[in-house]
Amino acid sequence: MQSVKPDQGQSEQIASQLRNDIISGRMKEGAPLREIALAKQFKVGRGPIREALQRLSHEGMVTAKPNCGVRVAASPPNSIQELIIPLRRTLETFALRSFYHDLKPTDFQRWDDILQRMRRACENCDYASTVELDIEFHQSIVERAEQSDLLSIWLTMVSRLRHQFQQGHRKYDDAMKIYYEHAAIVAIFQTGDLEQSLQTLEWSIS
Amino acid sequence: MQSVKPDQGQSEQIASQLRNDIISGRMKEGAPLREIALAKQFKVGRGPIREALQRLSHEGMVTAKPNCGVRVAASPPNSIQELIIPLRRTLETFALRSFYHDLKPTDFQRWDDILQRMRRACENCDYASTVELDIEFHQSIVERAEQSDLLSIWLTMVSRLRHQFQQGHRKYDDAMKIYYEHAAIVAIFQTGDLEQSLQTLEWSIS
DNA sequence: ATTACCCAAATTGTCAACAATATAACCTGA
DNA sequence: TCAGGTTATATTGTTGACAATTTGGGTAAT
Repeated sequence: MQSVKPDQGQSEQIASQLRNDIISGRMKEGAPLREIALAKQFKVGRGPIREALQRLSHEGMVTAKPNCGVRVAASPPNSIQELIIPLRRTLETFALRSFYHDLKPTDFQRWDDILQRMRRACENCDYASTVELDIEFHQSIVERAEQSDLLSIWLTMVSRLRHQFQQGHRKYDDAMKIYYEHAAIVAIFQTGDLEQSLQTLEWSIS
Repeated sequence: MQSVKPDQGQSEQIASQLRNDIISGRMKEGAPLREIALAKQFKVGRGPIREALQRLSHEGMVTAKPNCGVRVAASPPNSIQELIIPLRRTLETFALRSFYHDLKPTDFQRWDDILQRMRRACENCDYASTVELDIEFHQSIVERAEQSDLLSIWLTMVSRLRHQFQQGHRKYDDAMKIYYEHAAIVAIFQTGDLEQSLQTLEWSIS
């Protein structure tokens, strides 16, 4: 039957879509997310909606007040960036160190794939895709460590940067700059020089 | 009616109890948490149970496999400590810096209260309470910054240390040591010397 | 004896109805 | 006109029943 979907992650799909709506700015700060409205919109019951909302709440995308519903969370102050940058540097270098001795061709295949898509996005000045690929690249490093705890902590930190993503970060002034930067990172990885790789990765996080 | 409870956080209470059961070691690694059994145990429907379980899953206390249920998560490798210690140092010093210029008598009242209880726990060699108060002290610093994002990130990191709490950490060899250490921290705070306070706090995180 | 297949029991995923609660409009009285 | 209380509505919190999926045992064929 066509209606039989895999459906393992129905709530995750819903959460993902709402995440995009919030990150893209389509939903403004303080906008309410009503369970019934979302249930009708996604053609599901309220159960999966509540799960997705709880997930987003834990990620800090929305704030939930008991018996009152959830709203798009106010953006954290820009000063949070000064905290998250060193945290990310510590975590991502820790992750890279943990599997650097076991780099395989498939790893570089994945990175090359990301780089290819990133190049196209940069060439087309597709800002949204560029941001997403920037995140995907760094996330791929954390995931490669194959320690779910690392990914959980990383996601908790990065999801607080949504405001920096929304309004074009100064980092993305020059369209191609971010592509070259990441291409350089992968090139350093290929040399097998651990210390140099750690430094380059660390420097790229800003 | 006595049955009318405030009930704001029914799922949170359930999650809290399950958390304790896991941290205390009453539930061993890999033990399944069945929704129906828990629902009967807590005398509630499966809805609140699912919410509590999802929360614990996000905290890393349990692992959830789709259509298969949740089990007590395997403890992360001890090496995770080498990551979390520098992360905590960065975050907690960031928090302290943010409100140091605005320290009030009520802040020291709260810390004195914690220290008093910690002293009793140490004197009685009450290991469990000592650990809890150690956490409460550091959490109070993060909370005092009044930025919910900081607390979320901090909780995500600290909840991964459950195994280090379970098996007595070497840090707690000498019963009174931890009390004196924290008393010293508060004493430094009272001098008003920011740099010295940051260093002392940072050094205490190990 | 072993492998493959199938079936049944247990468990999770989902939904619609009901109860409890907060928000907001309205009405009353000074 | 405005303060205080009250009701009405909308929304969340909870429950029990139903659908879909996984798991493990059992059976038959080789």
